[in-house]
Amino acid sequence: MDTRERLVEAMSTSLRRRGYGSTAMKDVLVEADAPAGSMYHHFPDGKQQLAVVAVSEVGRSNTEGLIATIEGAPSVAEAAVAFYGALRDDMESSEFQYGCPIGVPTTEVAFVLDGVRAAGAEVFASWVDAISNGLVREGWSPGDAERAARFVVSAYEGASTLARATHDSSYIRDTLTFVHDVLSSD
Amino acid sequence: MDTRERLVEAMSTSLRRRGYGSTAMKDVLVEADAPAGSMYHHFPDGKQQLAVVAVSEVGRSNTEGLIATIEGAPSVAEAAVAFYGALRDDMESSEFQYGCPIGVPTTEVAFVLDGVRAAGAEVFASWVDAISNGLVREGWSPGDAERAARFVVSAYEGASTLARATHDSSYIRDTLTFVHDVLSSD
DNA sequence: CGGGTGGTAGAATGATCATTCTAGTACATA
DNA sequence: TATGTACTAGAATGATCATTCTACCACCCG
Repeated sequence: MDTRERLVEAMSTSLRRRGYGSTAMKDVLVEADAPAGSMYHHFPDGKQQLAVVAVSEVGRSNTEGLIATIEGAPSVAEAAVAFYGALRDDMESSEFQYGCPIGVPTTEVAFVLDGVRAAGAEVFASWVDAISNGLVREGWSPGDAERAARFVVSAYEGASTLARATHDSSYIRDTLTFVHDVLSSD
Repeated sequence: MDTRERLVEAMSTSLRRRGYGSTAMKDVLVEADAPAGSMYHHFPDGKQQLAVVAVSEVGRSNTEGLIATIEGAPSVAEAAVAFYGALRDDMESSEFQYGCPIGVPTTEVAFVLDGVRAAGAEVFASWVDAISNGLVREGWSPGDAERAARFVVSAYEGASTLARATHDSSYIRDTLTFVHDVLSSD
């Protein structure tokens, strides 16, 4: 893994844990085992740019994973069981340390760093598309599919937020129940 | 409004917009029109303590509002229409500047400032209780009511997150549709 | 060989920020 | 009036932080 990749990964995991404001570049550099000079060589606009890239790149890879999950599952409803389940496992095994690598930084700085907000918005839109496309393939109308997909992504982010805040993964389990019902209903 | 109140309010609105890390005490003090000395008189532990108090107090007042909405509505489903609608109005009229005064800071510093996380968790639990109690009054079993309430609060926070990130309030509208269906189903 | 490019290194810098300190004011109660 | 308490005032402080700067290395192309 080269320096650039290590920087992006270190920034992303720090964003999931500490958010943007509490992420110290010093720590990111130590974690990535890179000197400041390298960082500003790859990302001339510094911390902000690295954060935007971290949200975009990790987001893109999550989107690809989501698409694969949907295509590999018998139905979108079953895919939802899989990705909500993965969220729950992540939360529990990390003792609620890690939030969503997109949702945490995006929520925090939405008003302050528009680049980060826009990067997050694009990732969320890709997730909605992936789910919506899956539903259309199951025979849903495009409009219904998109509305349901927006709901599924909203509920996912909220369940992640609540579980991490309360240290209680039943928010994820209970939310999944209703999401699954909606996705099985048509 | 006395100095203490002004400090709490200024901190809360800054948390909704900029999160904890990007909130500068200097700005809070200017906004509250209070000198630093007053702030450390009322809140000896400084910024952290003020943030915890802001989350708790604003949360308590929101919980009271939620209870009143539920008691004043013909059903919990109709109450949901009201408080999701209020969220949407808030988002649109502020041009997506303001996030949830509980959700934004709690998500951001959940891992870093446990006091803020715990304060947020308590508020979320009160919201779940309020909704759950409403459903029990409509004849739901306590278990079903609590599970549904956890879902409703998760979906609410997620819809708020997505709408603010994307500058698109249809996440709130579409999420409400499904929440309303669930609450009307029994 | 020579020189240019892409990247590494980490100490120095300067700005920003929460907090502290010293000095007060207002207003009680005795 | 005296004395203590609650609070206001804001300049000074010291730590922290992102960023910059100068030097250096490795490698390729002429």
